[in-house]
Amino acid sequence: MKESFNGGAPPAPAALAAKVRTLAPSMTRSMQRVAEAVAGDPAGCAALTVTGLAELTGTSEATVVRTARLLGYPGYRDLRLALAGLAAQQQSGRAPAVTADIAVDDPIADVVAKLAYDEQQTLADTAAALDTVQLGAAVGALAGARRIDIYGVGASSLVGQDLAQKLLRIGLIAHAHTDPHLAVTNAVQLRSGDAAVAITHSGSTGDVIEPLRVAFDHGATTIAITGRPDGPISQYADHVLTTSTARESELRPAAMSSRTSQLLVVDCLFIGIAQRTYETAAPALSASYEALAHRHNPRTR
Amino acid sequence: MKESFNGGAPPAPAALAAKVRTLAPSMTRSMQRVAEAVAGDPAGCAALTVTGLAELTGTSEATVVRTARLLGYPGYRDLRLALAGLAAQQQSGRAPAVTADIAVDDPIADVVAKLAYDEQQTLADTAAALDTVQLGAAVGALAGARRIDIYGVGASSLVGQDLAQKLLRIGLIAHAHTDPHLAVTNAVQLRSGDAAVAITHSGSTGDVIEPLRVAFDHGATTIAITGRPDGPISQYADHVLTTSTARESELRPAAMSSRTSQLLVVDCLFIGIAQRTYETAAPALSASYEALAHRHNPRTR
DNA sequence: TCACTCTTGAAAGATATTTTCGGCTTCTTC
DNA sequence: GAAGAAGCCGAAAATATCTTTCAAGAGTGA
Repeated sequence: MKESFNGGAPPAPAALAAKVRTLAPSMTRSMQRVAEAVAGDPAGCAALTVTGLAELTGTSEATVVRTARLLGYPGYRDLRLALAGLAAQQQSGRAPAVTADIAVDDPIADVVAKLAYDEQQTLADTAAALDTVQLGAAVGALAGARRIDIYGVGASSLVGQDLAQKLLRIGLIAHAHTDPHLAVTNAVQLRSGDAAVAITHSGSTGDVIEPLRVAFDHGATTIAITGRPDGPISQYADHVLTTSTARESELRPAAMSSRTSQLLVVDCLFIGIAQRTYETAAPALSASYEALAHRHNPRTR
Repeated sequence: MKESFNGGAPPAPAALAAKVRTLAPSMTRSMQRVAEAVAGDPAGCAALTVTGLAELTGTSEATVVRTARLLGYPGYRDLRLALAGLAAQQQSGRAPAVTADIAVDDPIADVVAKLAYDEQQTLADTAAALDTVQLGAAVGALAGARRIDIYGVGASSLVGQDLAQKLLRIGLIAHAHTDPHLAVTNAVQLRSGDAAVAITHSGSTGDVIEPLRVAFDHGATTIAITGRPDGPISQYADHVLTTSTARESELRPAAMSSRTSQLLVVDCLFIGIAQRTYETAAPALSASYEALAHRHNPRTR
């Protein structure tokens, strides 16, 4: 990926909090302070000048501008405008009731409500932050690929398998690898005209980077689905699709929301590909549906 | 609104168009041009500098500032911020246009928006429809189980694996079966004190019903996660957790939304169990996290 | 400990906004 | 119809704000 890591052309509409979470790990301490202040109180920060925000966060103007840049804006001025917009939206949208973390003693009904809310939030963030240009490019690459290899370990492995299942159903040749050694072994076979997809939340899972690197070196078109677009995996990816990161707590590991985010991206890929290959995809879809019908008991009543 | 018409201390929130109409008669010609531009295209004007807006309206910077003052802002800068807020509000106001089905010729951005919206809807539906009593009972059964077997085929198999991964991470003995024959073979081993979970959207997948029936007959506590609580699988289930079904279309098979729904249920189960077994779950969670740390590249920044 | 890189803020430099000020138009009055 | 007055308007100066540069300091690995 040649262009800078922070994502697509459009600055960022409303998913600022999500972007802050995504980018925070790659920020320096001072920049994190600024980002935190901005995410925590958009309305308040929108009222401040660079100097004001610098003083509030105990940093310098330069750092504030740097943070604005990292978040995808040309400068502080534009960040400030976005902040004003965000504040207005929050104002009209009103408070979301269940923002608290899940606690050990929460009644089960609260758990359901909080989880559902958080996952909805994750979906909204992901959709807002997803770079449609990169997505379109990835769709194009996969739709025309002779063969598609998918890499993922741990929780991401399931997402990879989900993608593989879907692609197989519309007649594409896709395979999800879970064994890192076999993945590398197979990646050697890839060449131009093939595609490889790596799924890793951290962006730095060696077992996933390695096969993608091999695929990349052999000329295959490579796609990374990761929550850390600035992570090491991106250097071997022709197209990077960013998943969003929700705040996590002790009881709810990051895997949970990253999975939701990854699945949305995978679904988008799938639909996009199905659109492009509609002529072959549609019959394949109904064929696989028919084939399954007899596995279900006829008497469902 | 108690204060006089042009607003006292507070600048003005969103009723800008109205204010322009009210104040227009008392404006000079040039100022009217500016006010008109601002009211007509808040988003566009928010992107302009004083100079830009002056040129656009064929006036001067001074006039623009004067207009801003008349509208109740300390200067153009503040008017611009208000404009950005207004634009954002208008933007978010026209969101729910995405209820339609996904069509073959939808641009990729629409696909993303529609998918995200639909999955959010599915989550809300599932959470609302989920029977917390049944859920609580299922949590109790799993938390105290000696051994947990999970059945699912096709797309549901991935959900089952997800659940198994999670339960294993908090120290429970769980296994997700995908091979129907092996599933039945293993189900014979189950007895009172064990638990079995079957996941099937249709509620009538023979390959999943059969092992659950065997587990049920052998005295294990059985749980069914299904979108058809009236389906045949329920007769062998001690507890039935209902997933919701979203409408599907040609391009979007049912598997997509049922998976989202199933995963939410699985997550709720997991959190519930983690709460009940907190003493052992918490250390196990952090232990598995530590174990993974070294698989990631150290230099991520 | 040293050499190195990365981070950071002070201050210079560039832009944007606000103010000033004088020309111009328009209206009023004789 | 002309002179005067009032107020509108924009060019340019003055100020505030934002951006960039650069060197010192903090942290890190050898």
